Amino acid sequence: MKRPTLADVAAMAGVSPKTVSNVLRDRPYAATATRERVWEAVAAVGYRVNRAGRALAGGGSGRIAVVVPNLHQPYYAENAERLILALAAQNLTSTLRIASNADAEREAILGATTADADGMIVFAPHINAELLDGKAPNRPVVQFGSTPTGLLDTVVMGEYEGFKAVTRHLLDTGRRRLALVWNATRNGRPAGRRFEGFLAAHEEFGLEADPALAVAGSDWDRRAPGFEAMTGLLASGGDFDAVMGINDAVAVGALRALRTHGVRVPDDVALTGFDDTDEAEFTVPPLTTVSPEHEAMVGAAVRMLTERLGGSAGPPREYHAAAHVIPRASSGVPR
Amino acid sequence: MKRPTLADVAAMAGVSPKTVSNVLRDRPYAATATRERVWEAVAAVGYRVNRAGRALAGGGSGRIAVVVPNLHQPYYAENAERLILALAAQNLTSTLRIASNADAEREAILGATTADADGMIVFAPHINAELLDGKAPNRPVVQFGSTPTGLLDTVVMGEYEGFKAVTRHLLDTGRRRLALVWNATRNGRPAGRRFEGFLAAHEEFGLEADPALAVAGSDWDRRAPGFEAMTGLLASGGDFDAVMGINDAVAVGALRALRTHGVRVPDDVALTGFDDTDEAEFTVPPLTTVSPEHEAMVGAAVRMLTERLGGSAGPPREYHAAAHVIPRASSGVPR
DNA sequence: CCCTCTATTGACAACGCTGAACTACGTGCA
DNA sequence: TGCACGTAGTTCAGCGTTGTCAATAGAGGG
Repeated sequence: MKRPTLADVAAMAGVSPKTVSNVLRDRPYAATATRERVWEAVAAVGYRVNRAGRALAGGGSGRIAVVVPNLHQPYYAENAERLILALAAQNLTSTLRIASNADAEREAILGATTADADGMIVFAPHINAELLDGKAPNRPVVQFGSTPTGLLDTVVMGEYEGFKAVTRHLLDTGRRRLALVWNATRNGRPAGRRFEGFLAAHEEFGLEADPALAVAGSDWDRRAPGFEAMTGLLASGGDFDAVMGINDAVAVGALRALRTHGVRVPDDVALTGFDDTDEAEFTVPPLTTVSPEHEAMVGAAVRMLTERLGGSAGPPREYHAAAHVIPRASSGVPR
Repeated sequence: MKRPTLADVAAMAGVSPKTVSNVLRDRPYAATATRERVWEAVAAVGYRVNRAGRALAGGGSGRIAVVVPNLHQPYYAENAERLILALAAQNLTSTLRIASNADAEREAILGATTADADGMIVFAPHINAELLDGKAPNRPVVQFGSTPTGLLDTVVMGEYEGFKAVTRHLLDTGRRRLALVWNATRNGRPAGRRFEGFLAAHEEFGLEADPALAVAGSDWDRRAPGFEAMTGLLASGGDFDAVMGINDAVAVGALRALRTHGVRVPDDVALTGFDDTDEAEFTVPPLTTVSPEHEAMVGAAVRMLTERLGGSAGPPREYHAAAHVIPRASSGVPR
């Protein structure tokens, strides 16, 4: 009735427990015939490794912590799912941890609470070198989608290229006065790589962006801030023929504000998002967005992590993902 | 530089490791003065328990497996988040596991893969007594939102009451021919507790439901099936003045189909969902839905689980949650 | 003042696994 | 023939914690 142990398998196969361990871990030094006998014994007794024992003995827990700000935001939920499945395919179990502010992110990455994981993949929007006191944790950590700190392996999203491309898409289709529903601002102006892409596209067209058309929501993690910011812009009577959400969630909030005020999409204004979340396909009208090539990003994150777990050393690496526009009706040409 | 152990704390406090363990676990038999000294030592050396060691020695891993069919569906993502946060508040870590079909559910509940968790909370739509071979797993498992099997503690959603209430809501506001966008059918008719609630509401009004207005999507886990099923119903030329989605996701898909065909919501037809997911508030128009009282359900699940972990024995219990309608514009009275 | 009882604490042996170090047995080659 | 070496496998000692049970001390009873 008790769960079988390595010793049970060893007895059955007529070898030492250590040999069984070696076979299971795919260590060298084990004759083919022995391997087969061991695997048969494993199957016969229905052995499953006891992670606690292995972890205690130093063999690693086989557990990866996935840290996200939340799960109610489709962007995080969908990527958490992709990561969990990709990790499971590598026989790695996922511990999900929610860190919704800078302190929690710091604690998750450096603190001991998450110490029973072999490594982590973190969505940490607030992360930077100072937050980490300039020191890297003593186990593999991959940051996903955030700005590289120079301390950790990083999967970088194609924010600049992606936002530039979708801006160009709007300019290409004749839109000229593009409003932004943004999150952070610096010196009263939108900030970040996406905004740089926005400016670059304008430059290519020999146009100048109107800073008065940029409004910042209190947050970019939910739909409500997008709704509120858009409502504010409408109330201020700005003149625009397109609205660009910094991400899909904000765009969905903005869409509702536009409709509430009787503004037609795409006839009166075009609307775009960013992230290619599931919901973008089912808004009315369907939302034009930017795909950050999720699968490539997830694949890179897992690859980087497993390489580090395998002992690969060296300075932090960066994987730069591409991004491409997914045109849908929300940015269609007016009838 | 090494992580401090129980022995370090013990040395610092001048007691045996076992005493430290007793204090940490809040066992009786420990003098107040000793307790204080131990806690001071814990703080002084920055001790954090090593879960692997504790698990090996039989003290439990402090880890709960949360099993969901997926995370791209807001219903699961939002509830997973609530559960993870509620568990974290009890000092329990969450392992997230994705089981998207009956076999995977079975394996997750009975199999040894998830064996390194002290207990589990499972969203297992396909679960039933046969699937479990009539036997309960040897550790606490709470099923969440699915039909009770009689084998496990269960948090039961107010499906009957909730669907009856929202049906009544439509009948109250003058709608008479209610279409259903459903999932499962049995003998060519919609099946399940929600459908029973639907029939009961009709009965109260002395009306008869028209089975021709029920269409089944291939799935209820995504928006696309709702879109397809609705498109089919529209093509068949059915006569209806309201559409009820079996859940929000399906309703969102149906909404897009309705708009695509130029049907106005709520002027031509009313639309309702079920689950009270975040997105329902931000569709255009906002979606009338049913709140299953998530917080109460999550609270009950965690309470049941921790009680079992605390050693509480006895037959499987059931917690029946309430449900109430959240009226929004999608079911408003036509202008 | 001795004995018993209770409160408090400690000693010890696991729990299941792996790293390090070591043995045994050919093989190839000088 | 002797030796170094590579292959195959073993022995042993923990990893950090807890359950079991023994040990100690002080309090209360007779």
